[in-house]
Amino acid sequence: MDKAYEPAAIEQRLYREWEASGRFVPAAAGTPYCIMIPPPNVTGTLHMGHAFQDTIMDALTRYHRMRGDATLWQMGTDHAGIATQMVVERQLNAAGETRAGLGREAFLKRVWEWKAQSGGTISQQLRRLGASVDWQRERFTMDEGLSQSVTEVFVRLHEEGLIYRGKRLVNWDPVLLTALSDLEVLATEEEGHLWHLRYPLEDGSGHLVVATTRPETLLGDSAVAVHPEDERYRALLGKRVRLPLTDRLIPIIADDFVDREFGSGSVKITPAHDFTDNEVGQRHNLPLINIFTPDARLNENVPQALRGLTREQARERVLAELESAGLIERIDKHKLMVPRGDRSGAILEPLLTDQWYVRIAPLAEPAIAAVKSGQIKFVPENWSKTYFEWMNNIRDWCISRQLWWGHQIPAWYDADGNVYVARSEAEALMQARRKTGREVTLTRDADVLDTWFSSALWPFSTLGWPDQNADLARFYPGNVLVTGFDIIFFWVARMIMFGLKFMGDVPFREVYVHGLVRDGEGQKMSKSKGNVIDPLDIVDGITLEALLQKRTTGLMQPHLAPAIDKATRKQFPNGIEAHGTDALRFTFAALATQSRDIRFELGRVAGYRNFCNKLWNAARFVTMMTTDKPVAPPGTVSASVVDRWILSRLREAILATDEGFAGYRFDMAATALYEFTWHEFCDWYLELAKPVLQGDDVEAAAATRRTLLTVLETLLRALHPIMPFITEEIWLRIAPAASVGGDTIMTAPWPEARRLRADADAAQDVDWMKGVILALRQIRGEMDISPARKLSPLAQGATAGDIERFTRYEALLGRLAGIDELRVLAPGETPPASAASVVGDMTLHVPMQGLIDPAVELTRLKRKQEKNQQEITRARAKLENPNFVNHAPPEVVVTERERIAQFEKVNASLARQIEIVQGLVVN
RNA sequence: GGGCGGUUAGCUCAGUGGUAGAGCAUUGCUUUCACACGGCAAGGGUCACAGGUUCAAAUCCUGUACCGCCCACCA
Repeated sequence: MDKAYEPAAIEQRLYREWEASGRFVPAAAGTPYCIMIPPPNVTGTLHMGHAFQDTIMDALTRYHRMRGDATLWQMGTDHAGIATQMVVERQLNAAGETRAGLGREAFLKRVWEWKAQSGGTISQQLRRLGASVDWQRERFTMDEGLSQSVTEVFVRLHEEGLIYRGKRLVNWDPVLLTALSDLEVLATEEEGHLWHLRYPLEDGSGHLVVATTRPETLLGDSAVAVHPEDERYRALLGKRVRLPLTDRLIPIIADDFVDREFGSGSVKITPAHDFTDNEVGQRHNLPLINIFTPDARLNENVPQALRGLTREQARERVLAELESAGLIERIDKHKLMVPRGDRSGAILEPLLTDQWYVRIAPLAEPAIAAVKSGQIKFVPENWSKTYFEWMNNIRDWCISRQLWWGHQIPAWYDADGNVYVARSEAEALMQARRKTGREVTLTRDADVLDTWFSSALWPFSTLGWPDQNADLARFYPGNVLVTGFDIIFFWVARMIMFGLKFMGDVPFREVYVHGLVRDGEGQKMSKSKGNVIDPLDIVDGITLEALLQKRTTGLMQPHLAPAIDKATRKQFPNGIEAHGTDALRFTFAALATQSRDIRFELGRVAGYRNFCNKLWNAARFVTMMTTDKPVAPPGTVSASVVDRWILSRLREAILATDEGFAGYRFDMAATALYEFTWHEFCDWYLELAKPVLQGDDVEAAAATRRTLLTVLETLLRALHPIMPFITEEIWLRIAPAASVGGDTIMTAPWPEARRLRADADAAQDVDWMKGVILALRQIRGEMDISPARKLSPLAQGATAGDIERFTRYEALLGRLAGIDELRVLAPGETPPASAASVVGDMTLHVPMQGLIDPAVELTRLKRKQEKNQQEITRARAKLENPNFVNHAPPEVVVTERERIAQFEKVNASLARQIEIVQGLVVN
């Protein structure tokens, strides 16, 4: 074995072997365990969020696979309608072409080409992470089977009246020229103005002042509203105002939605361009005057001179005209929420259009019940509140998009505008024939469905639905959905609704909601912030030059490049070192707390890379110690206390790991394994094993070799779900020596804690040993005694038990504490001038003999005494409080009494020593 | 406006009634035959603040401050 762990040398080789030998395919037998991957964008690349999420899903999958479950981690990719279309369109534009110029068919061909070209990236990246997905079942939301599912769902929902077409106000993106759902609207707080405008009264008796943030929409006003009980305006009710810039007279109406305190207390009503106003308009039967074209320019419904102006130009012109007519009363600065498209960033315009909607309330009801009843459990549980909050106020879902890339809506129109929703054009024609009694020509609806529509079907469409097949029966419902809280509404809620509707059962039993990966400063990682880290660059390493190149090219805002360049140079002056996949994965596991924000710091990965190296070297040591040497046969019951202790500790580590996996506390599983590996197995067990391995007792050495192999082999299996590569590499080397069969650790059984024995007695002995060793090490460390220098300590006040243990563990203590010879003082015998430390009932003395500076020892003792005294004071106060003694559980009181007794013993010893050493210092 | 989080060592975070923890960073010693990506030792915290409940509060309750996220029709 190499001296240092070299991940690059093994990872890809092992993965290829796993994949080639079909290790990711679900076992024929076993309890089904299924996780559906949140499908990444087919043309996308792996980012930190994916890497984090996929690590967790893979760890769960590997854990269950080792436990004998028939695991299916279903892989697939998403067509990501708007995102993908935008990318291809940008490429076209860069090449001087346009989507419109190309036409629908040719454009779609380009998108498919782009998919073919870049579609493999994310899959290759997933492989680098060690993801044990079943590649043979990989699906794509727009492949034939899934498209069929989409059509089937659409048709069935339409038949039930749960999908309808309607002309309503929608969130319209004037740049992308498509409708969006409410969820795709980002409300951003922006600085704006509140203009107080004068609307002249029809009778010439003055004017009414309205306050607005969007003066340009005045052109579409069809009323002015005031609160019915507002005394200021009561006399005006029923009168009309003359709308400036137009010749229209519009009524002054009363509606109690108006806030009297805000602005002027009087609101202009624009039913065609504002959601609230639209509702008011419906209540009062106001006409809708649409003043915008799809790209948000003024249309033919405004005065000739203004037509064709953009919203911005329109605002300027309207304000200028009002100003010159003396109709602006006041302009206030005002913060307002501006709705922007989550993809384009464009300010959205509420626009009256024909769209398809899902009538969602009937679907939401059982979905709410499923979570309430515990059929689906959110982890952490608190997220169910967020879910309920949204589900209880859910609104119909606009599912049509005016895009080309996506599932085209299965609806056809005849010349008279009749609509036929069908599984195919042939079926639509039949419907048309039946309805009209003649042959008609049909035109298919040009729109496509919201990407999330197909995503909602993911848990069953991937398994072949609407075919009722064995896979569907076996793997639906899945066990857990692993996802970020940002898509609870977009995706989780919709899968639950559609799963219940079409499968009659929930799509998964648990939803594990993890936090979002951010950079070290807690900032969201984004290209424009220049703080993106490619997970594979952490795995493989990257030079500063290449990193700068990645971060500063292809920016939407190229002017940010210099700042990004500078920040990157500062943060990574030498680029990023290679850490290997396992270190990255372990980091993600350790970061998987219940927190919403996961701050990612490279230092953490470096720490876990060191951990890999530690494990590697421990294995190297075990190999060297066991190769070509006698090893006790497997199943030998080791007589060694130390052996029984480490096996007992291993048991506890595995229990903690099991608990971590069961409760989605991967941080705790990772910590338990780290702690055991480094601080129990390496720091103590290997050190305690050395004297035995090198000692004269051949049988004891053989038994210890067996334990070394057993613990390491078991530990590797316990670590495997989180760190698949290094564990496999080591396991393949040592499994035969450990008398374990199998060609891969992947399908080796998960270690069962119940097969390991808890041994409290062994733990007591080892704790005693540690106490003695630590006490002497402390003196050595603080007194700056060279590690090479052996000590000859004296034990004062040793009990019979202590003496017996000194004899039994002489060799171990000698090696680990650097003891030359230890002597037990007779009762009453006075030790020479020494540094001292209390262990249990006895005090260990290290004679000064010119080694120890009394002044330094005095300082050390006094510091100890002070700390000890604090504890005594606190414990005494407790015990002197009768309420504590009377009310606290008896065992707590007993513990407290024992503590204080121990402290006082230590204190007495310290006081004695201080007196002695004090004398030496004075002289 | 409504809802949900967070505030613990220099940094990043666990801990959720009974002796304040980890990793990284810091300091000293150490190149000893698994590992310097190492070993040994040390320093470092009135657990945001104020009340309350309790024998006992970082932990439970109430309030305050600051930070953050989500939802929402104050134009």
